[in-house]
Amino acid sequence: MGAGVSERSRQIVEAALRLVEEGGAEALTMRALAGRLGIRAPSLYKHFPDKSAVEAEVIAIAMQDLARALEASQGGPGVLARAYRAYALAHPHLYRLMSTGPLPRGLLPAGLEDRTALPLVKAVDGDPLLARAVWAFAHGMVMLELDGRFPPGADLDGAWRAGLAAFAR
Amino acid sequence: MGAGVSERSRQIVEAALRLVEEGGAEALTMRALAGRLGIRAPSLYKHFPDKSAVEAEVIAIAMQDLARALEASQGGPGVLARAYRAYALAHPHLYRLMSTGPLPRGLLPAGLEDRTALPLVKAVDGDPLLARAVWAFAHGMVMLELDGRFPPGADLDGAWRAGLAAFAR
DNA sequence: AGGCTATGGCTAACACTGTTAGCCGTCAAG
DNA sequence: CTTGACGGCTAACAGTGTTAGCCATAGCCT
Repeated sequence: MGAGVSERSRQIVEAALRLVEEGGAEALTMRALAGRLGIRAPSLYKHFPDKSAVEAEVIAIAMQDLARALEASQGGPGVLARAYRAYALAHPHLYRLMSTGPLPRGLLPAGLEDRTALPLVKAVDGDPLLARAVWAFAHGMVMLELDGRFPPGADLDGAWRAGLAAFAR
Repeated sequence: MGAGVSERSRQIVEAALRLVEEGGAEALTMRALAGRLGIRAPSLYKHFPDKSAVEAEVIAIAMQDLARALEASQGGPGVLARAYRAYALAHPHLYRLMSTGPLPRGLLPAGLEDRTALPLVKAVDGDPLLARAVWAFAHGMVMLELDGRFPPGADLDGAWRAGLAAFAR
């Protein structure tokens, strides 16, 4: 029943992840998803209660990947920021999906959110206010870049440097 | 024809703006919009080529409002940031609509984007790199707050202060 | 072996979305 | 007076998430 851990469930989530990665959240369609597995859309509901449950699984995987990338980049906020931006640019659609709109906290593995945040908190010596400020800066830079909001040809590396310099005191 | 400036067009855009303000972007439906004006959805296409054209008009109005709010708050980056956050919290759906996804630049009044950005550039003494960094910080803070991404009970005022202190050098 | 149930497919259908085609009344202008 | 633009309308299409209900298979229990 439900969102079990059956083999089929994993296949569905993996296909969903690939759909999002290739065509963004709007490409994740129940019919397209079913098509990838050679079945029809209604059959998906034998494995997941609704589309948001599948999305939540994709988000969970993306957050784990990001957490791993950040954990592998221990060091100053500078290295961390570079890893953060690199992940977002390498997986723009996944980053957008996982960091836009309200988090389906109830459908996510416990502790995953904290785990993703931990490297940054450590990098600013445990100051939660500063950690949130740096996080907001990085998230804002990434979203504005992904959305093409900066003027064409803007020096984004420079903006990152300016911001990180400010936070480095 | 097209997206003229007829009285009817203005009524449509105003109704669309109210729909977004009350129920978010997903509440802006061609049928719901038409319903507000006592007509049927297809009739809207006599005034606008498609839905995105209506959205663009709404975005233009929102950006003008935001620009006005920022221009009225000349002073240090602190006052400006307060005004920025205040606008976003007062009109969360409009802020989201206007600052998420790619900008329909071709459908927006010329110079509007620059006008909105100008107060911030002035506040940081014309340093474009720093201006973009501060903008990213403010945008990130606002989006994370609107999306409920911060831990419940987090000291957001404190995070704003920490960030602004860092940028104040 | 015989029967039960769970599993996981299927088709048909519903309500909703944006959008198009084509019809028609009103009204101003040549 | 006729013509044409304007601005409504209904019907319809393709695509969305989702539900109801049917059916074949496979495993288990008596």
